[in-house]
Amino acid sequence: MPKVFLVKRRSPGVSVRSWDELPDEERADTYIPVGLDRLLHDPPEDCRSDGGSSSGGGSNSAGEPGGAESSSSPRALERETPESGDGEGPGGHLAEKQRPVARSKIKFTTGTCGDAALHSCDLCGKAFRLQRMLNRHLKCHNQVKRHLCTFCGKGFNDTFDLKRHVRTHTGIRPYKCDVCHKAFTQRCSLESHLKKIHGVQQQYAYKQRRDKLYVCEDCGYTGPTQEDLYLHVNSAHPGSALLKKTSKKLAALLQSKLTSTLQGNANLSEGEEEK
DNA sequence: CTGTGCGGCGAACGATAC
DNA sequence: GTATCGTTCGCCGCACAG
Repeated sequence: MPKVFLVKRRSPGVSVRSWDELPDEERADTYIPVGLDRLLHDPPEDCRSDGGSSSGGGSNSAGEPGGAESSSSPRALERETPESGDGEGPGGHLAEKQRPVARSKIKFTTGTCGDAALHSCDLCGKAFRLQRMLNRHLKCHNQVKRHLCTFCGKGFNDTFDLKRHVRTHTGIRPYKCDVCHKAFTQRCSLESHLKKIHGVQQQYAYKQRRDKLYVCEDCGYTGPTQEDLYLHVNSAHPGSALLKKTSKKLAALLQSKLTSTLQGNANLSEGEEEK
């Protein structure tokens, strides 16, 4: 399709993403917008995530007229809570106003609500096999989002959701199309692109895990292994939070590997010099 | 055992082409 | 107006760390 890779130009908040002008091939790897620095220290008042739209994350869609779906779903219930706006929801205070109609993210799940489900949610009736699943689900009903985006203030219940969201600000697009080099922030976007544009159907079973891609959220570097990423961060971003988060066990393992590798290289170069 | 990180799925929505 | 594609995000299952 001639629709040469759309470059989103949408909400005002997003327009600050100066990298929009770049072709995807160029922004594929790492793309730290020029204004990022400024954003970090002085986020524009009206800045909001694009989807930002969606208001404070899960809580959106409050009064959505919602289709038939929402009314019949347990989710509908959970969505009825008045959204953000009240300032509680971090996302709320920023996001709301711009998009009049909140999006509804109603999701129907099949698996857990079966005979094996022992723990049910008092608010929406949804059932889970494990207590911790229910515990986490309960956060969806919570108006207060624990994880806030430092760029736009939008809140998320899940750290990974926030991390994923932040990529929309940093421009990091780890998933690249081998055919046309267009890059995407999420794997499913890439897979969708491959299927629709290039007719490449991924050979994966439903819900089958793909190879994990290790992404440096500081610069967009991607590596095939955790060790690879650790080595990268260790050398390129010594102060990165990732290093602190890496488990001590793993860090020690990787560190010893690193030193032995360096040692090996040193010995190698020494040997070469002696020649 | 619980909390959390991550991947995956699916839906809403925006932008563009026709 | 409709179709298509890309973007974003809510939320669940799995796996691992503590």
